This record gives sequence, C-alpha cells and structure tokens, in this order.
Amino acid sequence: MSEKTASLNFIEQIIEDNLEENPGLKVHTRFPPEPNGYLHIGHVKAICVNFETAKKYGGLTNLRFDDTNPTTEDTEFVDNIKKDIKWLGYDWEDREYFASDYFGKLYEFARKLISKGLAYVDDSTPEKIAEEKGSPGTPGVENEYRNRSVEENLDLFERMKNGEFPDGSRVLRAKVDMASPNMLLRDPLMYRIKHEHHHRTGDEWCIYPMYDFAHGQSDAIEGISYSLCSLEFMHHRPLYDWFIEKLEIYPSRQIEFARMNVAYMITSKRKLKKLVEDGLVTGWDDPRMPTISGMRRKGFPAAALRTFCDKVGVAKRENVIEIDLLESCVRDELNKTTARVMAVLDPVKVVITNYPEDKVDEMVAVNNPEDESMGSRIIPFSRELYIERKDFMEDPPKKFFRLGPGRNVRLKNGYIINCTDFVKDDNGIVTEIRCTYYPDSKSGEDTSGIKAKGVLHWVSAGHAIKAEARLYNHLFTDETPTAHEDRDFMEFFNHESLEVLPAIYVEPSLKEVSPGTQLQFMRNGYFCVDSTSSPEKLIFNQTVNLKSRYKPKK
RNA sequence: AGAUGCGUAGCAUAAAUGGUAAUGCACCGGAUUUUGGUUCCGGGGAAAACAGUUCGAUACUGUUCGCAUCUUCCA
Repeated sequence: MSEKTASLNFIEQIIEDNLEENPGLKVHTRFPPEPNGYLHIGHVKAICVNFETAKKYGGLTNLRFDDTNPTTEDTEFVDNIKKDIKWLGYDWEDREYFASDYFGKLYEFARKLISKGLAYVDDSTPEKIAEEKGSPGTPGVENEYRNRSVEENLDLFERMKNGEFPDGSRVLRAKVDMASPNMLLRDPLMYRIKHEHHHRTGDEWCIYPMYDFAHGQSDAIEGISYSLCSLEFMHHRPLYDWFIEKLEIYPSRQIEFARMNVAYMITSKRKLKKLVEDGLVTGWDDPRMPTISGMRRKGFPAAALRTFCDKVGVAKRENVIEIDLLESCVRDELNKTTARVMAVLDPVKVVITNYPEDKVDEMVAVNNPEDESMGSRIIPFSRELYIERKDFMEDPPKKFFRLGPGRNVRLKNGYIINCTDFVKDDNGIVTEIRCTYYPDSKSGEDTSGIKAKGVLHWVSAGHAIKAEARLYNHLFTDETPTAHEDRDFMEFFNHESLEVLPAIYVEPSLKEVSPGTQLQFMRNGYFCVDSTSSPEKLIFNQTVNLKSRYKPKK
C-alpha cells in the first residue's frame, strides 16, 4: 500500500501521476543482473530502488537474469547473485526468470519485424558497419543490404539460426534511421552469430540477441510496468519504445535514475576482477571489496545498506556519496544490535600491586546499554591486566582523560585505579604499568567518592584469549580512482588497506563465538567474526570504527 | 563539434499556485554519560552566470558556462 510520506522521488511522482489517470495500474518492476560477476554497492541501489518502489505501491518485483551473452556468463554467478539479494532482504518469490528463456519468443519477434520490413540481415564486417554509422555530428550511410527483400531476410535469418554462417559474418539489424542524431537509432544490431555454449540453453542457439532486442522485450513478456534503470540507458529509451511500438507488445516504461557512486569504492566488474586476479585482495568477498559479499564479510548489516540507499535517495544527478554516510548507517544499526565486549588491540600489561595474586573478582557487565533485553555477563578481574598501549602516557597533556603517572582512571566494569609507577625497556618502550586499586570503588557498588574522568577497557591477562584482528582502510587512496583520464586506477590502490594485528586479547566470553557474529569492542569499534574464524584461531574483522570526539593536539 | 540529460551548503536529497529554502551525513560548540560511543540542545554554511517576463524568479523563457552520456557483434 502506498504509505504517505512527505516527499516523493521523481519516479514515485511519475507513478502517482499514472495512478491518478489509471487507478488499476499495477506497479511491477524487475532487477535484471547479468550473471557475469558479483553484485556490488551499485547493484544494492538498483535492487533497493526496484524492490522498494514496487513494495510501496503494493506491486511485485521479478528477478531476471539478463543472460544474452554466452561468452561471459556462467551459472556460478547466478547462485551468488541470488544469495546476495536474499541476504539484502528481498524476495522475488517464484518470479525468477532468464532472458534466455525467451530466446524462442525473441526469435519470433525478430521474424515479425523482418516481415514488416523493419529489420534486415547485414553481411558487412564489423568495421564496415561501424564506419557506416558515422559519428554524432555526421549522419551515417545506408548500405546495399538495407533494402533486401523480406523473403531474402527471412531466409538468411533462418540460416543464421541454423548455423550455416560463421561468427561475425552476418548480423540482423533493425531498420530505424541511419541519420538519427541518436547513434543507437542508426540501425542497431539485434542479433549476432556466436557459436558458443550457453550456460542454460547449451548449444541450442548460435545466434544471440543484443541487449536492446532482449531487455525491453523481456520486460514486455513479464508485464513489467516500470523498467527502472541507470542514466546510461537514457539514449536507449527511444529504441526501447520503438521496438515495443513496432512489435505491438506490452508497453513497459523505462525510467532512468542516476546510479550510486560511493567515494573510495569502484563498481566496474572488470576492474574489480583485476584486483582479484592480481591477488591484491583475497577474493570477491575480501572485506575490503565493495561487493555485497565483501561488505557482508566485513560486517555491514543488510539493514544498514537498505537505510543507506533510502537516505541517499533517487534522482537524476550524477553523484558521489561520501563514505561517512554509509558508515554512519552501519554504526547506527550496530549500535542497536551488538553486544559490547572488551578487547585490547595493542596490549600493555598493568599490575595492580595491592591486589592479591590469587584473587579473581567476578564483574558484572551489561551487554548492551541500548537494549536491556540483551542481559549481562560475568567477566574476570585479576591482579594482572592488559590495557590499550595508547591509553597510557608518561607525560600526558591536561585533556588526556586516561592513564598517566599519579592519575586515576576507571576500568570499565571494574575498579578505579591509580598509576604509581611504570617500567621501560632499553628502547624506552613501556613494558609494564603499576597501579593500585581502590577496593571500595567496585563498579556498581562504588562508595569511594573518588572521581575518575576517564574510563578504560581492559582484559584480565590470565583469562584473556589471544586472537587476530584485521583492520581495514579504504581500498583506494582517492575518492574516485577511476575518474582520472591520465592515471590508471591501480595507481591509487591503497597498499595499507589491510592491517593485521596477530595478537590481540579478547575477554574469555568470546571463546566459542561463531563466524558472522557482530560485536562492539568497546572504545575500539564494531567487529565481526570472520568466516574463517574458529575457536582455535579467532579472527575478527573491523567493520567500522567508533566515532570519537577526542582530537589530540598535534 | 551533434544530440540528450543534469547543475540547490562539503556530500546527498527535499519543499514551496513564483513570495529569500528544509532534512540526513560531515563540520563547530554545549549538556549528559562507568564507551572521548549513544542521546539531547545549539551553530555556521547553498540556488553556476547573465538577460528577460514579473510587484517579486532557485522554480517560467532565452543565452552562456560546467558536468555526464552516446560513435562495443557488452549489458
């Protein structure tokens, strides 16, 4: 049902205008991926726009694989694409289609056009065809094949289908207008010969329809009322409409919107593939990749991706969205849903000199202050702890609310401690910090009256589990690595995009944590248990850091 | 150069029969806080340019400028 929102995007305005004239109109959209690669952040937008628009008006969305080019497509991709869309939270139910299912119908459509004198077989070489098309400024020229008889065209086209001609020797073209200022109307190719094995139709066909003679027709066959696509197809629309008119089929309507670009991310399948093939990333699901599988492995929640698309909106302007917005959506979601735990990424030992050696306190820790229903857990506190190395300074400035000689600090869910001394090695590196604790300052039952501005996270040295953490930075050092005419995008590859911390310490409650689990490492950021993690070797991926208002002076 | 589309704060998206513009993120400040998180309060900052119509234009018209796309037997 159409929910009442304050503002409509331009597509919704078109739909509501149509609905006003024709109240019975069904809103039916489709998501049409080509199964030749993995879905990425750009597809997320397309998926959201198509599914959400239909949902808003009580309509349906089909999943249709646009598999008209056997050279690059494969079933392997089909399964991954389906998995990604489902994970994102969208359901196409039983409406799963393939353009290749329509090859028979498409062939008949082509014959119909030939019969109407609106399509012809061209024997020219690709070079000649390109040359005859002219350029945007100058009209193209009509060649000798353009006026073949309907009978000859029908015969030739059938023989193309029957495999009588080699690849590239002939094509079927629509007879539109060789002088059109729109290059796509200069007798566009409808069919080409490719003696290739198709992932679904096998060797049944050796002629395959081009995008322009498959997409719109598939839309019509499925009764798609709104074919929502990206701006680059704008020039195809006159052709899209031309085929519908001449074929006299269901008048699907194409509406173009601007694709989404996100700073520091790239969405070219070819370029993404190069990163994988060159071994710069570990695979399509490397957490640094802008693929859905990569973002999932990194710990981005599907809900955050959907919110992100909603906040970005839909328009026709070229755009590059700042990555802060995406990360903000991720934090917002994770803040509500994740358990807080303590993990020390860069440990330095703290010894509490007035705490008995064999004593262990059981401290109560709230799992999520945002959600009481998530309960609490017990964590051990003992004489030797680890804290974050950067939480101690030998000679701290005033605004440093952490530990320093003589200073008090609250250990989260623990006691207030006072730094009495510290030990350095020959290189001047601090190896141990000595403190005393205030026994009456225990968290939750503090009667000490002592004030401590800073709060630190910690783990008990004798109980903590050693684990690995992987921190990620932007994959590229430039916001738009592919937008430089004079430079290759690989020049901007960030060789420091992955930072592995082989020996962090996490609290013992994480011992059996399973892959995919999302957590907040207090004061350190949101982390996700990697898909390759095991109890023997825990691996955590940093999803996103926490915001911080602490700005140390330079 | 030809055609088409687009140009609202740093980014993105809105609203307004034509009546000096709002929201989110970012940024700055403050309050709260046993996460320098969260939450709350406040702040600065925008109509590409010019001309025309008009009492009044960011919205209409025109010109200019800028950006994008199109000349794959890819989609």
